[in-house]
Amino acid sequence: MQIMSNDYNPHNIQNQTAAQLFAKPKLNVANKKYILAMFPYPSGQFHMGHARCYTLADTMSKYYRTRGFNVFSPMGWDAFGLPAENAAIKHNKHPKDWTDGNIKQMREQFDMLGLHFDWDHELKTCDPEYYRWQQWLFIKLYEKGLAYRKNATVNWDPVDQTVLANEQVIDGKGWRSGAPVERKEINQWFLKITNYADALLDECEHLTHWPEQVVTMQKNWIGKSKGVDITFSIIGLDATCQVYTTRADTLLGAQALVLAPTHPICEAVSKTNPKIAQALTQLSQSGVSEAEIEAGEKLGVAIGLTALCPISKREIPVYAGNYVLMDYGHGAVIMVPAHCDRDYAFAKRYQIPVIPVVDNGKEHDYSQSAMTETGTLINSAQLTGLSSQEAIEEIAKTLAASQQGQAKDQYRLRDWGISRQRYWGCPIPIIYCDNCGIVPESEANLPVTLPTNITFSDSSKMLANNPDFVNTSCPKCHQPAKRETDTFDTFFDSSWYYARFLSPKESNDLIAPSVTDGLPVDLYIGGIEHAILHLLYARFIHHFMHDIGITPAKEPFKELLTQGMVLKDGSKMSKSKGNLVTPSELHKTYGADALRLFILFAAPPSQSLEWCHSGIEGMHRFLKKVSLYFSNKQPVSEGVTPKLWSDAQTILSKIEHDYEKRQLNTTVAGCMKLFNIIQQSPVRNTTIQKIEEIFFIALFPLAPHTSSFYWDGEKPLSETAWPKIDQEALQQQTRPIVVQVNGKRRGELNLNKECSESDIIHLAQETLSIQKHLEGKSIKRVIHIPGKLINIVVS
RNA sequence: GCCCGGGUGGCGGAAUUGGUAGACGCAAGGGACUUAAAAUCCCUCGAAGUUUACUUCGUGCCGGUUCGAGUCCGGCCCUGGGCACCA
Repeated sequence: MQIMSNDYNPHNIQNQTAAQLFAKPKLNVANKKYILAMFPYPSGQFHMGHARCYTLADTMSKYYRTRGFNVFSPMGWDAFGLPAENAAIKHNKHPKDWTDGNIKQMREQFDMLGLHFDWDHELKTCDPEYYRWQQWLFIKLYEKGLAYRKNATVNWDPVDQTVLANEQVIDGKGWRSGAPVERKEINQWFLKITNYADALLDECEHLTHWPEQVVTMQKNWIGKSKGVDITFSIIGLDATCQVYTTRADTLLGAQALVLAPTHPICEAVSKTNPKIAQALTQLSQSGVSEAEIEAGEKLGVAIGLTALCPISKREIPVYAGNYVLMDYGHGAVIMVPAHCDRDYAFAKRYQIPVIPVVDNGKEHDYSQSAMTETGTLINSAQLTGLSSQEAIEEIAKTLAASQQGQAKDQYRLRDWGISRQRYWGCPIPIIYCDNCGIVPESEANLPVTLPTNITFSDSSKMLANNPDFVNTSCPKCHQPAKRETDTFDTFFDSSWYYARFLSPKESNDLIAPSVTDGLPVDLYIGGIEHAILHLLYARFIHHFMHDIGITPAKEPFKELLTQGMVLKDGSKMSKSKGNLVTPSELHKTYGADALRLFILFAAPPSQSLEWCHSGIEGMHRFLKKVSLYFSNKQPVSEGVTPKLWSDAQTILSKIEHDYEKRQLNTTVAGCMKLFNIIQQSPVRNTTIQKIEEIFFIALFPLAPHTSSFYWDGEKPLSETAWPKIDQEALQQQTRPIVVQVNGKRRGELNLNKECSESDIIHLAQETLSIQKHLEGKSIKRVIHIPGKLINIVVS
């Protein structure tokens, strides 16, 4: 069948150009550009969020290829995780089979959508050859004293007898059983990220190519604060209780001590007092997420003890509160109703007096709210009259002298709990031996592989119930011993994958020494939802890898591009909300290039993109016009059009600027403008021909198939150099001078650049539209922005 | 509750960062071509005023700084993301 010249067939175009669009990865060479998009969880569903992220990455890769960089742009799979276990239970399918099937499906969609990643370096985190190095890393962390065990609070479903993820707790109830969730403490593995708190904070200053908002979020999350540790003695109990506060200046306004219900003092009381024991159990009914605790009602119970303030020597009651968790800080806080909103609400509920001890110099109605600002101390005995700052220092000094406290830097950041009571994850390479205690698996025995012969009876204990896995021998004394049966948090999997991508098949090292120069990642692209946790964990592990000498740079990601959400009906597209739009349907109708253009054009990359179906039509129409023009193009005639050439140069410089700023929505607009010049020109002369070349190169990263198909240059577009801007033509571009009177636009003047200020005013006075606003008034002031604007201020 | 964003025509957004508000596109309306439709092309398109001109108003709301504010400052409202076991 003959293809009509006005037919635009995107699939035909894609099929004919796809082969040439995969570029070979180039590693460890000068002028490298490591461009990485956050690897996907293989859910099997390639959704718009994926399409957006990977289109951005593929587009930037192609742009940098035309700029002469050696681009490395690998792709792989974040393949462990909860959904595979849920699917296993629901569909009776093994997580491995489910995951592998999904990877295959999603890989096909990558190709279908014309996303040309470097698949030679593909990896998946559930592959033992991948996770053996994670186990190796963990052992290194353990050897350096950065991995340890302690109790931590989890969501416990008392009916299903299982630990729940925060997202599995809905309105305080287990998602399957519907039973009220309880807090439970279990022993777990932690990584001492807090040892790196200062390093991670200090390096924030060097993240100059990260969005400021993300750096701010990271700093706030680490949350370094100066405060004071204070020791209270508990009256009638041979015990003390430590609290930490950043507002020691309010200490004399403290009306109570509030402890976590699982605090040792509470537990001691509950042993002899069943009534309080029951009240404490009540206080532990709710999930552990901060959002739930902070937004929920603050409840407490007096546990019948009093504590002695080491400064005022005053006795205050001791409460247990549902908003204090044992694993944060000391598990105890002072309650100062007058100067803390949360304490104020608590005090109102339990009729605790509100006594102001700080005055900020303004009237404040303490019957309505707390006053949280600093100021001068009042009602504070010997401290009265000091400023908040002086009081904090004085209190720290006094406490230190009597060994009842001290000034201390504190971090909001907590150590990273990495134990998960789940099957589908990387086994923790630890062995418990009756003789030797906790022993890491020997490196020679790595990887500790996840057994595949399991049954899905009870998801929290799948590994524990697998004797072949559990029973082993101690690497030290060779006596029978038992394996750790928890698996790692999947955030660990994604904290170092960017390093492994350099040499995923290397068997002697985590990174082959010959390619370590591939790090850091030059441009990292991913969703804003990862702004804190994933990026902080990855930075931490990278700092550690740097410290043990396996990565050259300190920081893993030089530049970060955080892509906004893809929203539909105002909220995040996700499977659980049932508002998915699949790219494959759109591809079927419009092809890969139209979909790419729409995704890029609809919003700037960093802003959220509200999905709307119309609009992709326009991209399709644009490509159709391009196709029609180039498949019926006229022969080139002699002659030049200087005005069009300088217009094109202005657009080109804007496109270049926008690519560098990652403002890809306006690069699309720029290409459309270039094409409008081409199409609207009455003749196809040599100027137009040159603009066509610029158009193809500029469009290539955005719509690679269509541009490649109609390109007839010597080399493929990916190897064709970016056009050099004709500075002279750019300079010739002139804009009229805007004339304002009293800040309002009253006209514009076309004049050459040499015009002086007085010449311009003269001309303005002669121009009718401007004249009438100047008549009968005297000029008080003139603001002149050369080449742009003149503002004449009149009385 | 705490931390970080966003709010501009009917819609998505632009404005080279304090200097012409609405680029580019979608939708809509009108016209051309066609037996007709689709496709394509051309024109109009923030609001108001007796309307190619001109004037006034207009970037969530209220106030401020400035010759000049979408952009900076203060205070609100609405909305999105994160809050440590979703990834």
